[in-house]
Amino acid sequence: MDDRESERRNNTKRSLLASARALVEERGSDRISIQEITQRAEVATGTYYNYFDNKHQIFLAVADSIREEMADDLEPIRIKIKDPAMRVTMTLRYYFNQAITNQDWKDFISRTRLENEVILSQSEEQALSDIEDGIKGGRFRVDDSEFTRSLITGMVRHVVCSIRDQKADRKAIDYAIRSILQMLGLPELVSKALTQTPLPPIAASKRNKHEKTQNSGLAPVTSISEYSSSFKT
Amino acid sequence: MDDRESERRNNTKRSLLASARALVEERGSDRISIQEITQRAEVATGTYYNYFDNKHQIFLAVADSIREEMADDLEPIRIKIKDPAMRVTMTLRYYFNQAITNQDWKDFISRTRLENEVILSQSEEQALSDIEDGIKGGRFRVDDSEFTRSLITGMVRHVVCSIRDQKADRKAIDYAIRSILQMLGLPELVSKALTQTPLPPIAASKRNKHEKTQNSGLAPVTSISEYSSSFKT
Amino acid sequence: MDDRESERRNNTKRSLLASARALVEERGSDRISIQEITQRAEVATGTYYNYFDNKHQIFLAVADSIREEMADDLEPIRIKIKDPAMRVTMTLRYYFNQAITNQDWKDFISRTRLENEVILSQSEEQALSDIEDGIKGGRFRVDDSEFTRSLITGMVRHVVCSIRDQKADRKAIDYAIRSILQMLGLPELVSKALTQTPLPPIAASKRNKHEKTQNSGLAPVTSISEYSSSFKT
Amino acid sequence: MDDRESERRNNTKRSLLASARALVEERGSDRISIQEITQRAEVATGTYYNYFDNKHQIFLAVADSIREEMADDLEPIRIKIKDPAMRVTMTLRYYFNQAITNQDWKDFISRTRLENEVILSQSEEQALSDIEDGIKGGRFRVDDSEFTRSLITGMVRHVVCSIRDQKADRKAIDYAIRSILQMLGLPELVSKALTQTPLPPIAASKRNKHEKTQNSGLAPVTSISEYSSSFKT
DNA sequence: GATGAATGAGTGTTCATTCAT
DNA sequence: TATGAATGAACACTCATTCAT
Repeated sequence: MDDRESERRNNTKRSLLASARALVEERGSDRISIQEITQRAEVATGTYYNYFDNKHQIFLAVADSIREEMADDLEPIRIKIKDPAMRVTMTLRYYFNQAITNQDWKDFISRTRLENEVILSQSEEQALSDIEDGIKGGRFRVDDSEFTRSLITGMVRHVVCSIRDQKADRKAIDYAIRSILQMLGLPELVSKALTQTPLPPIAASKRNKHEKTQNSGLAPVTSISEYSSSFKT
Repeated sequence: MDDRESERRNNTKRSLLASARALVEERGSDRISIQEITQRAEVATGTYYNYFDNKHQIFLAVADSIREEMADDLEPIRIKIKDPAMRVTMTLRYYFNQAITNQDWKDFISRTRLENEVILSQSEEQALSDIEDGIKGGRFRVDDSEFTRSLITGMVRHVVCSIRDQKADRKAIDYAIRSILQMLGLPELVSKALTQTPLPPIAASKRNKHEKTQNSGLAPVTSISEYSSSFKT
Repeated sequence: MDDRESERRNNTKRSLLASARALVEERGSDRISIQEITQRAEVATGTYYNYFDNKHQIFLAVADSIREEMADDLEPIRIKIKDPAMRVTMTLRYYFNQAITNQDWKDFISRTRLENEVILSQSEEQALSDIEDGIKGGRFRVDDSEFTRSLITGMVRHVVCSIRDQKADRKAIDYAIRSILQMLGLPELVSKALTQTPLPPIAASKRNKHEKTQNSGLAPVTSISEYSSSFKT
Repeated sequence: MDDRESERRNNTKRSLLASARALVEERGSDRISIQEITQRAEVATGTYYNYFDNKHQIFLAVADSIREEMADDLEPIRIKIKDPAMRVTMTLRYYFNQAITNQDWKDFISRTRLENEVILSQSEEQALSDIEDGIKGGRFRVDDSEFTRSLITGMVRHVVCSIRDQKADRKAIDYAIRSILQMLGLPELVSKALTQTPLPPIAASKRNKHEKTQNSGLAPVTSISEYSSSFKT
């Protein structure tokens, strides 16, 4: 009974999200009205407000759902990596590269003007548990794991914006990852070594039309010797 | 009398343009209403439609006026250059660099969502006359100068978009200029040499608040040996 | 089993009534949605319509429930009075004074805009049985007791509205009661005497926050000699 | 030209006000939509917002227009009174009595729920100039006439509310007027005398349907000896 | 050309009510 | 009876555009 209901709920919400996402793809998020979203989702106008508080929310929710798709794509890789430090490295690299190369994502946040409101990264819960795994395993040394997690978020945002605004180039990614690893308590040399480990390609699921995301974005972008000049400002 | 009239016309139009430009700077172009534009310009609502057919037009016109300001800034340099090939080189380089570094411009087309509708380049008339000067002077060999001009426009648009989307880096500018020169019939070596010629700085007039536009964007960005790798896609 | 069921029904209905009443107290009855009422009552939206036909009904029902509380407060007094005429007198006086002085009641009907739709008086059944008691006991002489009852209702409404609109003052209460008694067949002098009998205070139960309702509103308001001028219009 | 325009403006605004006023009379101000107001006024929806900022404003404006009608009714009387003290007395008495007896006014502020937002009194400008007249003529002694004016406003509001809530009776009017006069520097005996002066009736113009407002509300309500007991709280 | 009042379609949002489960 | 998702008409408010003067 409850299951039926909640399945219905999920279906409706998914319809709305899909509708909004498709419309954003076709036009910008301005010029999209809620009536259009609901029409395309084949529900009544009022139904929208059973799921979202206002017009803004659905775009944030779509961004979240794209993030979740990426998380699903990444999951098989993450599972295979037992070393927390390596897992953190690969996860960071994956999201960094998605943020910079995934055309669907870039189009979406540009068309919705969400550039400064939303960053692409793993969920806060997952990030925290990654850090705590590392602490438990003795690889990380960190006083306040939640605060460290939020610091990392800030760094990610900063680096993504810098690259987007062409104030830094893609070398900044590996540099940032290395910095984060050191912040987590890894020795410098280990950090460096980790950021150079290449990784097997990640297959994006079929949902994405744009084939971009070359070699899964997990191979190191650049050699270590180039790090020094990666930031222009 | 007629002059008075047409001057008044110009004043009103200039007011409207300035008003629109300022408002775009303060907010995005969405959320700007025509009533606000006219109010700030201290004319009546209806007056707007004596100068522009609809809301869209004024933003295009503002873009044009920014372009004209740049043309004015560039003009003293262009006048001093007698060689048509050199003039073309410098003009292209100037606009390319403005498109990529001038913050006012970038903000404006981003806020107005005109990124794909408008490109920054010299006026079509001037471009055409530059080409024809070159032909007359025997430096260019071109069959259909108008069509060539439009080809160049397409290349410029393509390069600017590529760099903006980070599909190419700034080296692409010199590479594109060299290609255009060769297309105009210059020998390869000459083309290469021209693109390496540095140029005196261009003072942007006081209108721009953002001081960016380092050394007027006319110095060659990179050495020729790097050209081969400038395009990533 | 059936009892269980009907008790549950009662609980749900009571929750809804309490919720509506509290919300009216906090805001006006406009701006209160059924979803808010049900939310606060911790039942589902649809449940509302198992108990009330539409939005209006619940406010009428709340008014009724307040009336019932008053009836409960009055009951111990009524029970002690054996003489039907005296019981009628006291009952009328009680409701009149509640209508005019009970702040909870006044606030409620004002906030719900029920001023002209609802009057505060005893239940029709009780009123009728009071009249018939009087007839059986030989104190009242009335042809059609039901019609008389409805006449009294009309008078009560009229007097309460008159006082509320300041077209009459509170002396009108005793005057009206006297008139009703005479209408029921009591001699003039007896009617006068009855309206002058004071009565013990009535304790309002704890539900009411406003302590107003001075001396239970049953003491005669004014001396008989003042009656003549009590109506201004 | 300008005259034509501004006459058109006035006509439209008057239509809207009349429409709103009529609708309030027919129903409460809730349940009146702007579409209804504009429909009845035979203008387009958007036109409303050329005259009022939001839905609330028009009801305030209607209240103002009723006030102005009263001012017009009173004006012929005011003009005949040369003594500033007497003019203040009569003006205060007029508005007090209108606030309490004018059925149109009372209905309007009750239906629009403006009871606590709006008070019926002369315009602030007129009040101020009345005070200053009195000062120039040597009848009033007041340090800060604007502040005094605002004090009087506060007193008027207080008295009107007190009477409306039946916390004071109509004797409070004369008592308040007398207090105000003393506050303006008149000797006690003069103040008393002024409040006892009766006045000729004021004809309300035909606009009002309700004939209430007996004898213009300017006759003193009560004898001075009753003042002491006029306030109940 | 300049004016600004008028227009009316369109927007985001609310909410009483229905109904399948 | 209880549920809560779905509904869609209604609302206040915006604004690009028109047009008589």
